Amino acid sequence: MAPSKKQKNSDAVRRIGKILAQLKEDYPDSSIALDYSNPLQLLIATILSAQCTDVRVNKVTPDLFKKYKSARDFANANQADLEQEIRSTGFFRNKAKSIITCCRALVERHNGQVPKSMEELVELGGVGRKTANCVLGEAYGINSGVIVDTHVRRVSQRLGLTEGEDPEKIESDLMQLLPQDEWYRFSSTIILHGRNVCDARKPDCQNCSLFSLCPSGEELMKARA
DNA sequence: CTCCCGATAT
DNA sequence: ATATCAGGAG
Repeated sequence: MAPSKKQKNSDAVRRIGKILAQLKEDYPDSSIALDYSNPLQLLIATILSAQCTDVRVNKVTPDLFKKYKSARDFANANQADLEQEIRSTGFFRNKAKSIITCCRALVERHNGQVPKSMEELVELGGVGRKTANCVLGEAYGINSGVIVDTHVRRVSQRLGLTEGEDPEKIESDLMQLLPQDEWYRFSSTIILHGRNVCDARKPDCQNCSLFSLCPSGEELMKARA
């Protein structure tokens, strides 16, 4: 008989502590790989990182931050110029629009400063929960939620921590499993694990420290062989 | 649900 | 050739 939803949840509750402890041991320095030197730069870099590697983002941001130093600078940017400057990160039209829109809101409503709450951040436009959680956690040390990006989604599903498909559901499942003061730490470490070990195409289950805690381990290993 | 989109690894 | 990369808007 297949395990019920309640059984799966209690199983996740039983394993989450060990999973978090192991992730913290594996990735003691889980700070973000995006290069930035203030909250505004982190916000811009995070917007650029959508469906793009952080390595790629870090190749365009040095010149970008040299040219645009404040929210006002980005708010007044020529959109076509900005598009070309961020072109290599993909989705460049959407991203240029998002950057200009949200920086105009920063200037108009927040005196050019990056606000410190989820509500204010997502109301800027071009900024969703994922980006907001990232900025709040990394720049301000605020645990506003769990970051759900492509890595968190995939690894959490494989680990049996959520049955959800949409990011909101996955986030609320993870928020309930974890103590609030670990939300950001869990997010950043599991993202590193997703990049380094629990790869989308060929997860390295043989060398995974979470193998004994992962209900998908055996299956994934078979699929790979 | 679809669309946006270039760079990279396999 | 194809899947994937610290998503968000319409």
